[in-house]
Amino acid sequence: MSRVPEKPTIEGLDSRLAEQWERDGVYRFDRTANRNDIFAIDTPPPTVSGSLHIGHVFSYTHTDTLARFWRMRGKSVFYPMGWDDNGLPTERRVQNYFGVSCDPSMSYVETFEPPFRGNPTKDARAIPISRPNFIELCDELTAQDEKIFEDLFRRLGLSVDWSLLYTTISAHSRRTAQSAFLRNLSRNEAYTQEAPTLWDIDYGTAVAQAELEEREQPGAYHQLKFHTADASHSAVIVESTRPELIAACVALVAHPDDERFKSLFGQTVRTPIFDVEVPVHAHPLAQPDKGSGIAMVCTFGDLTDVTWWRELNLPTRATIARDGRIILDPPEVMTATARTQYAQLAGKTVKQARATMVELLRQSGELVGEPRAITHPVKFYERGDRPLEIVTSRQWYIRNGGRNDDLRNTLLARGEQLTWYPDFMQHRYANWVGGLNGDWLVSRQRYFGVPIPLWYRLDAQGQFIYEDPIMPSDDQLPIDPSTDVPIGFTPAQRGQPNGFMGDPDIMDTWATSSLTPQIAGHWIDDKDLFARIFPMDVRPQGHEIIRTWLFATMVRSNFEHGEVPWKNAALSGWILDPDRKKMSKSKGNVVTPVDLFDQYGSDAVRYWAASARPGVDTTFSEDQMKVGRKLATKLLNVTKFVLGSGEVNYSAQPTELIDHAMLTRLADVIAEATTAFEQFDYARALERTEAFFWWFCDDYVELVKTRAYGTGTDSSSARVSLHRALSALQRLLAPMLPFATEEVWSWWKQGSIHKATWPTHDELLSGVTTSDESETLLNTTCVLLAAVRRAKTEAKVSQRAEVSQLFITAPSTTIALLELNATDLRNAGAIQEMKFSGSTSDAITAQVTLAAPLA
RNA sequence: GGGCGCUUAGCUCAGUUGGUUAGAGCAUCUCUUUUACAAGGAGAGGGUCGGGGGUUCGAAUCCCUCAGCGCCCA
Repeated sequence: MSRVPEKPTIEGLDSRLAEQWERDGVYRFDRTANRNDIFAIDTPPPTVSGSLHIGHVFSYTHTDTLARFWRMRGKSVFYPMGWDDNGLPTERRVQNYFGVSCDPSMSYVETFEPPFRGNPTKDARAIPISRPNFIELCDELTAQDEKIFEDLFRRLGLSVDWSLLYTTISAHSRRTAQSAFLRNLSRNEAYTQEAPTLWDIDYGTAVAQAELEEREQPGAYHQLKFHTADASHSAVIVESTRPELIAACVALVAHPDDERFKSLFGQTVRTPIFDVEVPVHAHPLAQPDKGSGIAMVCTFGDLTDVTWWRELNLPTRATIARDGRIILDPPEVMTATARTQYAQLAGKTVKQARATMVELLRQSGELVGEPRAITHPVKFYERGDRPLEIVTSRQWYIRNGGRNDDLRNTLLARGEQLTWYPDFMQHRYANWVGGLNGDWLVSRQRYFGVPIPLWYRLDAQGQFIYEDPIMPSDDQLPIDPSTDVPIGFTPAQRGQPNGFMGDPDIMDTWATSSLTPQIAGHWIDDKDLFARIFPMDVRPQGHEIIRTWLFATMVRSNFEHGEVPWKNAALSGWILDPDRKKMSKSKGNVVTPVDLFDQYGSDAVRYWAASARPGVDTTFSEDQMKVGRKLATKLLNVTKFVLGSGEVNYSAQPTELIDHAMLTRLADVIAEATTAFEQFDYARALERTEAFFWWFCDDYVELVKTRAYGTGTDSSSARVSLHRALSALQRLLAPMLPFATEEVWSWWKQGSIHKATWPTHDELLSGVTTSDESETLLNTTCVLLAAVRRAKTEAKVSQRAEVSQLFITAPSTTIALLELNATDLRNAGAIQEMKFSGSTSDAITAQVTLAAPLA
């Protein structure tokens, strides 16, 4: 065969074939296909401002194997890629890369040049720039980052249709996200409220419950002396880790059953230092075994304070500002003396204020003993470096069942309508939804994102009127209310009494990425396309974002479409380093994917990824990549052998029992691999195919090698069988090894293997009789071949050494089969003479007599 | 504190409704190079399936319990 290279190699396949696929449009989605003939994937849009890591390669390979399987099964595969480029990670990267920071009060500079493009000097101070200038830099940098990501994924061989590419900051995404939000608002699924909000001081933004994480932090219990109103009680000792919040104290609470404090319920006490009168309440959330058993309620120290404040109808005495410093104005209840004390705290950071407070308490004798060091869980924004504070602010929320049981139950039921792979992942969802205690906060006080698409009227005093926001019409979208002007107003009225102001906030990134089916499927501007792909077939994603991405998408789909957004959810596991720790950038143990592609080839890296069971955390293993490289190389070599064995008459049928048995085994493998893929278990499909493939190469090919070079009917049978098997094996491996399989396919077939039909039982078994006899013959032959090989190895001679006699004892029926079909065994083992002995036992034994070596 | 997962050879992992002697790859050791492939091939050694208890004719597999590791949540 002239198309078979002299020395096959996998070197250089990656980039050549990636270009060829793009040129030929192999993975182009056929949008004329009917819904039943479409397989639609809701691809996770990676955060492009993050660095590339092996985790990307891992989970995207899993999805790609599924896409390739369904494409070969005749589906038109809707497989888009998206870049999640809006939001905080991009902002942070832009700040660090250009040495700038966003200041919305500044005005746009048309010819602005950032002080740096990469690697600002250490001592450089960030230059404040306007929001439009900042967004321009975001756009510039994301364009660069996206190019790098695209190159990586093309190199990996993802079969995405790149013409479907979307980004979450594009005009189309902004329009989709704003429209969906406005529809939520008009159906009362979104609302605004002034409420206590988790606040990250450093980022200057509110954060949602789903973005919290708790970290163990050192702290200290301070025993604070509260004074009882009448002298009959002694002082009440409250243990607190946050004495700097005494000024914000609005009550004390203890458990209703706690005998120690029952007499105090309904009474008041006076706070240390400030001498403010606060009530003592009973509430079941107070923990008798925590501290002294009675807690100080502050506005706001933590989320429990918020619950108490709400349920006990307590007043608000905020003392921490959004910049994390103590508010300058003391609470109104304070006397002049208290204000003098407060002035010593005003303007200080939380940490400074705590130190000052402890000093004041010591002086006044209201600190009992010394602070007692403890460690305790403290809430952080997952991207933040300092503990979250709770401040009162106006924010937008989308309902998610956290404050409504009917909606919660609806969303729990939606979770049951999804098929989860692996199934136990559903517990994560149910657990999260069941534990929600607030709605989804979607507004963020940031810049690079989808703006909340609303304006507010201003009253005669220039104050916001929040009750009746001005909504843009659908055809105005997308808008930026900080620059666009609502219909009926003039630009000059912005910020003026009786004029208008735009909502200054943007939406949370998840509020956009929760709409990936709608964005990718063009819900807003292509109803025909959307109807063909929605609900989508599968959402692949990591299990750590079930509570954010999966759940948020469910919420939006439930509201907008009244159904689940996909039929299946496939959750992938983590990559662990060889010490079984989660790989992450901060730990410095991340391996660059491109180096691995260079070293082992993309197929080999994919092989490692596809070997991992769905949902299972997997150790990073270069050894597995070596195995994958071996497999790809083997495929090239065995293809060269089969195609070089001689002319094939494709109308001929396999006639030999050994060939029938091999094809029957392979037909079973096809059935197993197909079922596995249908259940999203690419790893099982690979494992079955691979096991057969190595057996095929090591035993079957060796057995029929001599026969395949011959000219008789039996030789024709061997060649037809080899070709059939090879064709099926190449296609079975195509989803995992798209490069090597495409290469070997091109040596003897027309068109891309990735558009070829998935192998079937029937095509393999045409003219083949499946029988127990043929399987027994094949199995026995392999057992005997192994015995001969073992004998040669133990005698330390070459496998090509001659065997003068092979004496076989086996059941009589097996002997009868062997007597008629021993030619392959004789050739493969270099056996001069065979003797048979029938027995009544099932055991098969072989006595190998080696020929005397040539002198 | 609640939920979920994991524990099988030195290492990484399979083991599909319970069923011959528990498998694979890597690593180790031995043998093997004209004849598809030495980035190959043949073979060997290596495990009381985390501990204990139970169900069963039969348990890595089902049930209970304990321990360790990990993740999610409070």
